[in-house]
Amino acid sequence: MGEDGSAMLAFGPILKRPFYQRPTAEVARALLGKVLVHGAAAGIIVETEAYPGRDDLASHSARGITRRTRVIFGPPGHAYVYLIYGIYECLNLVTEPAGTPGCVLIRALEPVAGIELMRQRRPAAGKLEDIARGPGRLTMAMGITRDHYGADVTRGSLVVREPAEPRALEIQVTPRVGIRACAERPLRFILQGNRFVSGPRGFVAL
DNA sequence: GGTAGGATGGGCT
DNA sequence: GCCCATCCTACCC
Repeated sequence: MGEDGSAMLAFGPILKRPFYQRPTAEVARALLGKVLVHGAAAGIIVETEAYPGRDDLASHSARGITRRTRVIFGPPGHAYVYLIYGIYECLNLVTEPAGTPGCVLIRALEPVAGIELMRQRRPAAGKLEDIARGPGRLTMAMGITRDHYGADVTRGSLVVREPAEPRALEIQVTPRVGIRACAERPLRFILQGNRFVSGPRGFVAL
């Protein structure tokens, strides 16, 4: 972290729009190891899920454009944040060219900066691993809300960056967590053996 | 270590 | 009116 407390100095460049303008599963895999940054808080993405939008009944966009889902049909590199179970919010990043639906759910982070701030936002968390392990937990820890609906994540306070130093990534693929439709599709991506991943870690479909 | 049940509100039929 | 891409607490091994 920089002397001014800014986490950004320690990380690489911001991911640009073409990164997101690709097939959704490909983006979900590529996001592993990147760094989600919001203000002084930052975490390495260790778990994602692809929601391709077409031919996937589990995707919110499967039933067309509504007030909630319109951003998923828009240009890539924007945030889709929605309320779940009336209490929690989940962060997705929009993929594919404008007009084609698709987004990636960010499911878990390994905190790397602003950890004290994250702890304040997550009083229920005990161990470091619990701060941002889970889609609802990570939005709380990072201070991400529905106010970020539609936010451009290629510029501004909420962005995704290259890591400070690239490392070799062992990636596992599994079914997505907690859905009924299309339950078998291997669209969840995790960093193998990472302690900050939520849910099942043993399933290997690669 | 594990799981059952409640919280809580927007979206859509 | 029903369904959630969830989390926390209490309680039980």
